[in-house]
Amino acid sequence: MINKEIAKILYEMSILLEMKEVGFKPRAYEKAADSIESLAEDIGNIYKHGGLKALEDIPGVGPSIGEKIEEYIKTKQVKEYKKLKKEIPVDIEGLVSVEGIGPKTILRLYKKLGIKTRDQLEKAAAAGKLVKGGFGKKTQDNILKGISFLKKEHGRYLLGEIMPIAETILEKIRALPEVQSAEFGGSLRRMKETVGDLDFIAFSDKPAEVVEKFLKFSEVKSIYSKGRHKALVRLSIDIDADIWVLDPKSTGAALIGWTGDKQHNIALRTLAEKKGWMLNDYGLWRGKTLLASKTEEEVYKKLGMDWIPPELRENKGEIEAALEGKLPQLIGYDDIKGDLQVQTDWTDGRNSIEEMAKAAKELGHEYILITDHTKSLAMTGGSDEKRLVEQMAEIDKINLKFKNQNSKFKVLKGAEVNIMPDGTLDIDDETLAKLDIVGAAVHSKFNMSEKDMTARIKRAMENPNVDIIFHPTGRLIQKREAYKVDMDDLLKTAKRTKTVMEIDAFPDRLDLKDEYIRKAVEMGVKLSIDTDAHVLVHLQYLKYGIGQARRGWAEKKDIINTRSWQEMLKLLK
DNA sequence: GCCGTTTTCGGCCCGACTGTTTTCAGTCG
Repeated sequence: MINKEIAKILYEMSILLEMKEVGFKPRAYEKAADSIESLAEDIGNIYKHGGLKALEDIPGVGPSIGEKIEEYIKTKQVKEYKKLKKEIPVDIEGLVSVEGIGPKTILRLYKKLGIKTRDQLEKAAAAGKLVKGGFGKKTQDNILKGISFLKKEHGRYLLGEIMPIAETILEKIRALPEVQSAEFGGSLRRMKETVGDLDFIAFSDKPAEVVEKFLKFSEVKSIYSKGRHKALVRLSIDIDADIWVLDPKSTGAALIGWTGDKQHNIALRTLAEKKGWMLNDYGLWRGKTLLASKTEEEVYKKLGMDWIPPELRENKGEIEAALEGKLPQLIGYDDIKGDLQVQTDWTDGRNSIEEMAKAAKELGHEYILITDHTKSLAMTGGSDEKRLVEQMAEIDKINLKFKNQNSKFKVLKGAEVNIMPDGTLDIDDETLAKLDIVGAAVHSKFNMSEKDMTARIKRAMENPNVDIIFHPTGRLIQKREAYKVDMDDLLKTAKRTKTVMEIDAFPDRLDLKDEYIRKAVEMGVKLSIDTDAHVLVHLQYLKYGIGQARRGWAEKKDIINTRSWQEMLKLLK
């Protein structure tokens, strides 16, 4: 994947151009960088298959940036970037990551003090050289503070890791007597797989008091800035959080402004402007006349479109769809009826089958599928054929217990069968045929070529016993890259063989990821959403998988486990 | 440099907060 490398170059070019006060180009480069960074497909592949023309189909990429991408693919460099960099040879990424430092400050630091790197900046600031160089004392202190925070910085956090803390804080805000309502904003509300900071938005007639009380929360470690309506703080778990408090009358407009990503908001505001109106965080306006502001629905409707679910607000076609009334009916957070990937103490899970089943029932599920590992995954004590048969008998007993208690809860028999490097499975077909549902997954030899890995998984899909491919790309967010596969080819094969692709809801997997989910949905491939639970509490991860499914435009009908188990089984091979 | 529900040329989102060049530019989201 060279997407990141290219995005970085384009992003740095946008900053270099901004330093030179070039008009409008910086935004164009930034937009292209953003767009490329969020592509699921390798941009090298896009170029290989469709050439320059395909590159120009990427939003924000036109002839000029297209050529630069082509140049990078062919020569591993971009001449114009090199030229700009020669003029201002500074470590942009390192400097711009310091809170409060932008293009203009970088330029001043370089011209006045010759500072090129974050290290040099830290040394200069610590020695008081910034003040001597014409900067203010406070600026110098803030830079030092910013750098010391960066050293402890974790970067982005996993959605599932941060959500419980965010929910606690949101509840505390909602409980304040001055607060009428409060919501998440930003990537948190969009359920993005990782979040960089936490955004809270509250509505109150007494904003300054709410801000003051928020600043006193035990979770707040230090304060970067505070005003009458806004504050930016560092939490004790070393993540930044924003709060914004305003008049309840602006609820809809403010939530829209604080939920959509930058590109979604720009698109909406541009659309308003085309109608001769103006959209800001307080409302939709014609001159000084307020047209809409109270609810999100009202504002979107006035703009001529349907309400857009938060998860879609990233300007990836949702605005066009909303204008045409063609948004998908997204799967809801309560639509899943059973969990299809659950490990137990028969292998590497912590709890028994019965404990897992009871916990799932408590959560309102109608069924679970038990999917312990199989024998070639030795470190988990994976089951062989004999042990699988024993486990099936155990499940029969548990189901009988439920029946005797007048419960309709059902434990289904399954396994997470290992796909060997050649694409065969480590359990014989005769045993697999006895299971209700078979999940298959890759757990070894991740570094095969794209061609071999694709062939390996396709061969597993061709097996008439294999119903679901678990965590289809094997990635661990921020830990391990996905193994290389031709996703188009896999999805085509899944469609033809009626194999289901899993959306694994475990916080560091979320695999398939959102872009691939959208592709699968477009191709009519069926999906399942499972937690991959190894302990009782993991069963609650389902919502993160549903969030990704929604980000991938999936509807209830696309997800097999939104059905009763009887209906679901009919859909399978 | 990109883009099109007024446009293939002429536009390009909007506002809060901070520090300080002290009347506003820079940064952030």
